[in-house]
Amino acid sequence: MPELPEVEVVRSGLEKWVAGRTVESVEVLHSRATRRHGEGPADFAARLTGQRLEVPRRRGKYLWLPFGGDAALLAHLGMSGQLLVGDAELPSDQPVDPAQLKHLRVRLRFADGGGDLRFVDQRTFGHLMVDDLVPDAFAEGLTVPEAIKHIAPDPLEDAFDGEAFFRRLRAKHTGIKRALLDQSLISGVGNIYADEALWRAKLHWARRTEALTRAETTAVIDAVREVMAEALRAGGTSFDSLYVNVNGESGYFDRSLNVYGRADQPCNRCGTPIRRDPFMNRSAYSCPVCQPRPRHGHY
DNA sequence: CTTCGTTCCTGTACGC
DNA sequence: TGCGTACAGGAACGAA
Repeated sequence: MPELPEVEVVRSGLEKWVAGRTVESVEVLHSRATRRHGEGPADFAARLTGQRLEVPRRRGKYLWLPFGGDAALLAHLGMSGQLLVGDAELPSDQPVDPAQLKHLRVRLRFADGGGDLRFVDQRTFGHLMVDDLVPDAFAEGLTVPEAIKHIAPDPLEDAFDGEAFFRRLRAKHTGIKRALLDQSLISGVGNIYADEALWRAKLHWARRTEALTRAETTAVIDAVREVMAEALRAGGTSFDSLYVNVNGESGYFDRSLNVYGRADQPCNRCGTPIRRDPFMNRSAYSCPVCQPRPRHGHY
């Protein structure tokens, strides 16, 4: 599941293999992949064809390749999306690997005849769209695709404002994990990094946002940055010229996770079995001792 | 207005 | 063996 570090690995791969190249043709093989492009797959293809893609940018889990001065190809990988670059030695007119073919959703070919760009997505939660760039409400001088203007800066951006985050957090009436997953408050954090960061900061996922102290908030943000930086280092090493990213499950998931997916296994700090709670139709993992559950009426 | 539950989708893992 | 069900999960959407 791509969260910020995985998306950044993809972004840097696109910078290396796709930036500066001109789109010759676009095939949309599954219309759901462009469902967020309001004018339909044909318009998506038409707007992209002939355009020279520029250096890709990223905010949170979104990435986009600007073109033509005021537009961009915007991508979200969802749960299972991959952007893969074909082998330059394999002509683009050859069929792709049959194992990929099943979930190939969109294919871009380039005027230089080199490796094509494939959007492969098993569970189809990801999407591509062409969108106009608008001034960023969070940082002067930046532009962002219109469709994601509500997405807050991620904690690795200069534009991330810790003081504003604290103010907005305190104004909310919800649990800290819900807030971390709210991309309009802080972006790039998904279920895995939320649990990992809360474990590092020794905070329970249900702690009320309106009662968090400045120190606790700082600790969470620092923890998010740490765990993301570590993941980025791990993800950055497993890179292959055939692919923009290697398959999302290798490398990254072997990384040391302290709580995520470790139900009933000993906490790496205190040895207490990690607990799994149902949370928003999925799971929240925590250490019952390091992250004491807030008592009703308190915190 | 804010908050929260539901929904989209497919493949894997498991219990009976 | 085979069937049914739970689970994985980002974020748009609608209900309360």
